[in-house]
Amino acid sequence: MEKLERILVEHKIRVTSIRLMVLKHIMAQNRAFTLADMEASLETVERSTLFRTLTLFLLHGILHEVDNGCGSKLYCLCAGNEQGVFLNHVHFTCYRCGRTYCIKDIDAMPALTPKGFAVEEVSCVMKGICPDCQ
Amino acid sequence: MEKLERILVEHKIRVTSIRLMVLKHIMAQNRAFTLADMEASLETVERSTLFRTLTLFLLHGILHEVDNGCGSKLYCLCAGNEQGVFLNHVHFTCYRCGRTYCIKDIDAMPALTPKGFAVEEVSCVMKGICPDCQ
DNA sequence: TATTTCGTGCAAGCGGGTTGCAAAAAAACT
DNA sequence: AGTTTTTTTGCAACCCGCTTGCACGAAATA
Repeated sequence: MEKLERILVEHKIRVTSIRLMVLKHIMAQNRAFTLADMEASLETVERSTLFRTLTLFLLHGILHEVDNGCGSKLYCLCAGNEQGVFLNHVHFTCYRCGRTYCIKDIDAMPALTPKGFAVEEVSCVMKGICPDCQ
Repeated sequence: MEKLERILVEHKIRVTSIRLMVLKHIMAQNRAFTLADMEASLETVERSTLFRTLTLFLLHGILHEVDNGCGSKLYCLCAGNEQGVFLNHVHFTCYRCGRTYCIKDIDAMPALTPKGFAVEEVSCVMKGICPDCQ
């Protein structure tokens, strides 16, 4: 069995040619992408199908969601198979190229947490200039 | 001159009755709100007028914007007149009541910053249960 | 093979934000 | 005051991104 197929099967997702195409494309780039990005890359596949595929991948922990406030949802590959480990990692969006990176080795939790608030989740997006654009 | 009027004038915004209503409403609650919230509270005022008013307030530093990933833009009163001071403060969204708070005394910058990335801005939204809902 | 379940494409809808335009209101200028 | 100019407001319409209903075809199961 191919590597891609194995990933789907391990996540209890049925294998279809479209799902393989989508997964292959996701794995070929290591950054966050939008539904529109995916649509542009896989022109032959219907938007709604891509949407449902990405939603499925989200649900099964292959992808996670990022919101950098730019109006479009971003999807990002979960590293390894260790689901949940990177729940609170930082993302970085570059002003110049617009790419969004997962900064996996940095925890999003600020040094202090607010008194009286029970924090369960942290979403932290930095913006600035990425190494490629400097 | 009334307090509210003074605030507008200080920010070089012309005083109108709608703007006073909006500002009064904003100041009456100390949490972030959406355009839809405002629309519901000030039923007599047109959505687009509210939108333009909020945009104006944003532009003149009376409000700042928060994105907590829930699909709607949030607006939040800037504390004091010290614009820019709270650029990187943390926000907190409660799972139960949905309210979003400005946590003004905590800096959003994580302990570490990613190597090679020039960070200019940080958006940090925590989610969990607020003191009122515990 | 017959039956059920699942995947896909199409079209349509929805929510939130935004804009063009014309009327009303306010300000500036005789 | 009366006239002209600028702003503000409401209405309608639009845009964009996301999401869903439905019908058909493919795949799994009996």
